Amino acid sequence: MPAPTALELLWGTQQRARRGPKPALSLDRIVGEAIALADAEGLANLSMQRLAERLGFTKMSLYRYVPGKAELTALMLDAAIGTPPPPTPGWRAGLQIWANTIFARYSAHPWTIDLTTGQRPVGPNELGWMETALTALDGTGLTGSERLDTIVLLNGHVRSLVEQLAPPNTSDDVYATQLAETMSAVGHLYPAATAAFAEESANGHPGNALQFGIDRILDGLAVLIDRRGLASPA
Amino acid sequence: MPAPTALELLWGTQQRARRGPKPALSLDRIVGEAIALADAEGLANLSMQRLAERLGFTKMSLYRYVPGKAELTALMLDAAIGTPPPPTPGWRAGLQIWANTIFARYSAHPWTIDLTTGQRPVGPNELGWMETALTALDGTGLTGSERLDTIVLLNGHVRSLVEQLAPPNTSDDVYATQLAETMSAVGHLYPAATAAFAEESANGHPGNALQFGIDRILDGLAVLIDRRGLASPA
DNA sequence: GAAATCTGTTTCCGGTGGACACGAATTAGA
DNA sequence: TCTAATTCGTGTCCACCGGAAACAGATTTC
Repeated sequence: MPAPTALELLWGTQQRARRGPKPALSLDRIVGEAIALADAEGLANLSMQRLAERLGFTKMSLYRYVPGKAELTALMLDAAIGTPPPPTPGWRAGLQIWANTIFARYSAHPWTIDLTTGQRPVGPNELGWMETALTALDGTGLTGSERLDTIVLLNGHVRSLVEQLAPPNTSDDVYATQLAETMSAVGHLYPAATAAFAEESANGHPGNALQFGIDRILDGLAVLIDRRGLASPA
Repeated sequence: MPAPTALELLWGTQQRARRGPKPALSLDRIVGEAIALADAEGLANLSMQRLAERLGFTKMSLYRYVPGKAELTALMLDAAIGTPPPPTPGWRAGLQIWANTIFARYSAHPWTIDLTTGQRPVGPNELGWMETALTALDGTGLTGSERLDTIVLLNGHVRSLVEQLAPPNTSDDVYATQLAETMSAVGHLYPAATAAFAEESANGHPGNALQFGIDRILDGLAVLIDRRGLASPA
């Protein structure tokens, strides 16, 4: 039996073997527990050993279902992001919902950000999200490249925000305190930063960076679409 | 001797000890070689062991200079991104140069992306880049929060592109081939994606996603600034 | 039944970050 | 000048990591 590749596992083109004992585990159970473990303790604390203990099996038994940890995390990613929301009329409303929904998905499993870096095999759900966003851009007159670049832009903004947000379990303001001390010590060398931080903390600004970025991106996209003059502005 | 914190190391508030043998190594040499090693073989292949071998010392000797690997990578980050470019008149031109320059810095050391994740101590160079971008937004009428959100947006776009770009040393198109095979197999389920990919590969589009995103962001920002009516459009 | 095959386990390996104790080198204070 | 304090680099040790290989028991096909 050749080891299944990540693509085969992602797209589910495998059938049960014929001889030998029936498997006591399943790929779904393994991936599900792995997601739960990563949610609870972070991707850094997800090891084959700890995952196996959680499942009540030995570490090496997992390798009967998954050729390696890389393939496991690929499956975790596609399962965690889930299926995209249904399409919405209007490119602006569609992308707005798309960005907010995928932000919620990423935020529910922050470790997904670490797994969506670089070149990698693409799973059905990840492709589904791309399909949904591209569909939202139908009728805007943008080229295929521009649509792809738009998704990269929007997705990159959402991802970078999830990445910077601290999970509220740990002490989330130890670095805020550090930054405040640093600014009070050497802030005179950074007047613009000092002013911006002061102004931000004066108003009780609770962090609408996500919506701010989405609005700027969609405003800029509207400028381009209007310039093409092929679509009605949203 | 209490171990120096990452902040103390970053901001250089340490003095030579008085007794004992003179150090044969230096923090600068260690950080410099660590950067060279990460550039050559990636952050995943940077271990204290291999770094020490490169320096001709034992692994544990490094811990006399750095309390742990986390502090080392923090120093590597601030050293690798370097100092920001001088300010440029005009918010749009300033941000344009800022984004392109920091993209070049990130690209020269792609591992920096992995280190600029989550809450962490901030070094002088990182704060300098923020200061430069905030200064570029002087006179635009934006609030402090808006300026900070703008930088997050612009920086996030640049970072996400560096993150997705494959370093050209490895086989960069093995996953492109995989994607092509996947699309030919199940592409009928993703018509918009199929069309976009086909249109992109038809035109020899060599990837101007960076400039596309910057233009959209700055266009959207111009809309906001004009709405404020306090600054002359660039 | 016998042979083939799949299961989960055991054992083992090189590599990782780091704690700790040690002898050698250096310098401050008497 | 001599001694005590302190810092240096090293050697040893540990838990943990991802994974290879061989193995015994269960199951199915012939």
